[in-house]
Amino acid sequence: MPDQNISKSVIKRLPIYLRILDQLVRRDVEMISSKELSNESGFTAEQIRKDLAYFGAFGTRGSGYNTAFLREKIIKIIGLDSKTNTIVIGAGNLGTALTRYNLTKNPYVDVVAVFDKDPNLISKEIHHLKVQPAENIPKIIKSKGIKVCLICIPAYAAQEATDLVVEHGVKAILNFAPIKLSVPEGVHVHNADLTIELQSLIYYSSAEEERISRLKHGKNEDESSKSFTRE
Amino acid sequence: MPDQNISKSVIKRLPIYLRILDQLVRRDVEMISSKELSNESGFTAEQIRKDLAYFGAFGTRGSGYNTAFLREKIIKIIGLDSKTNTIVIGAGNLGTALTRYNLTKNPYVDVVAVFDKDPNLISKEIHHLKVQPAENIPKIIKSKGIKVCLICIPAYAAQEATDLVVEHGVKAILNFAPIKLSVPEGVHVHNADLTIELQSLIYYSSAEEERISRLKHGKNEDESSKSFTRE
DNA sequence: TAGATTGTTAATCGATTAACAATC
DNA sequence: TAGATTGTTAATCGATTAACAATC
Repeated sequence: MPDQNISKSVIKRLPIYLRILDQLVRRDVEMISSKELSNESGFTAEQIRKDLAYFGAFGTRGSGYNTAFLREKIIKIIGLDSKTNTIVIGAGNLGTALTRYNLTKNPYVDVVAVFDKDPNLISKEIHHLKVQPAENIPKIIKSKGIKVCLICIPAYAAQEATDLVVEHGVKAILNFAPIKLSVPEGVHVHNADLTIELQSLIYYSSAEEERISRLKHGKNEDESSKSFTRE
Repeated sequence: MPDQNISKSVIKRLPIYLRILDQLVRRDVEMISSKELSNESGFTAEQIRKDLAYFGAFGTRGSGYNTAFLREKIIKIIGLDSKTNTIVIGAGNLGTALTRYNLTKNPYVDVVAVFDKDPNLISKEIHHLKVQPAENIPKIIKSKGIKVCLICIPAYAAQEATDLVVEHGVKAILNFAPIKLSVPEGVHVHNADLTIELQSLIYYSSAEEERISRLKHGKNEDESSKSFTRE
């Protein structure tokens, strides 16, 4: 049991627990129960306890979790105990926004360089960083020990950029380009394609049951009104 | 069987199928098998067939799916057959980037207004839109029939903005603020908290097995090196 | 008709939820 | 000690995968 593979769903919840613990520590709340964490996070208390138990026994029966202690543990689990250097590939609207956003707001991550192929963007200042030409990518990955990178360029250029950064040692990519990136075993990609998110929301924004029902049964009024009353 | 509730995971895959079909139609590819769709999307052929089968029988046994036909069907299923009007709350870095991005790139969605509370941002031009004061939100929601909205403001202001837009009829929210929004039944929220995405990636960016193992077993070298060989 | 590929049912897998003994 | 809450095992639920009959 020491090292079963911990599922992606568990890992995705850890930063949410951390965010809540950050706030609690700041507000000088010393202890928190899984029940209360449930209220804050929207996950069930059982799920929270189980998630944490994958990594150790961090609580105290009868009284809950010490916020500062649990926070430290989660920071170590995720690997945020030293600042992570990242680079942003693409200095367009999104790349610029993300660079500014992370530089100012995130205590755990540092954007140390921004790159673009477009000569017009080179040397443009974003926060305190000058946009660099794509040729510098390998050099910077090496010198700054980059393991994580954000890809904010158009789909047609994204695979090439991916191959380049992976070749030079990047292990994790946050991909904003609308394309499925191919990466070798051991390299992780999270897709943050905002178009996909937005479109799947649109599904829920109107009376979907009615729409789908109509699609399946044609204009048959009986059928569609019947199913519309369900759920 | 007419209207079982279709799971969120299925709905999230639909826009990805659509994106691939958009490309195929553009490239004049007429037919595609679930096997080929699998190659393009990274999902299994079985899953793709099953996903589509929730909504109807769109393929032809022996030859696969007609790309243009399937594309039209998926557009109807998601509800993209008429352009969806959306608004962006928050004209900071991210709100600005998303407004520009959607205005230019997305054929299915239209950002029709951007709002901010900051007087310094009011009237700032983003693409061809002038940033409007938050007071105008109800008016615009009503006049443009807004059902979907993007929230790009700091966490402390996000719940208030949510309550306001929901009160005036918004049914789906893409939330970029690092907070769990409370919404009434029937309103859908997708969280696109980029910090969370980035942090969970960091977990995978280093030799996580080793790290976790050390955390659980202390500095016991035997244990940690043993488990490190696994996986 | 033979080969290919869908649509659908059954089997498996994994994740969530429930239950409860351990223990502060 | 009694009450509370964890950590963990067992039960349930849902989603994915496998298998295959239907059919182009």
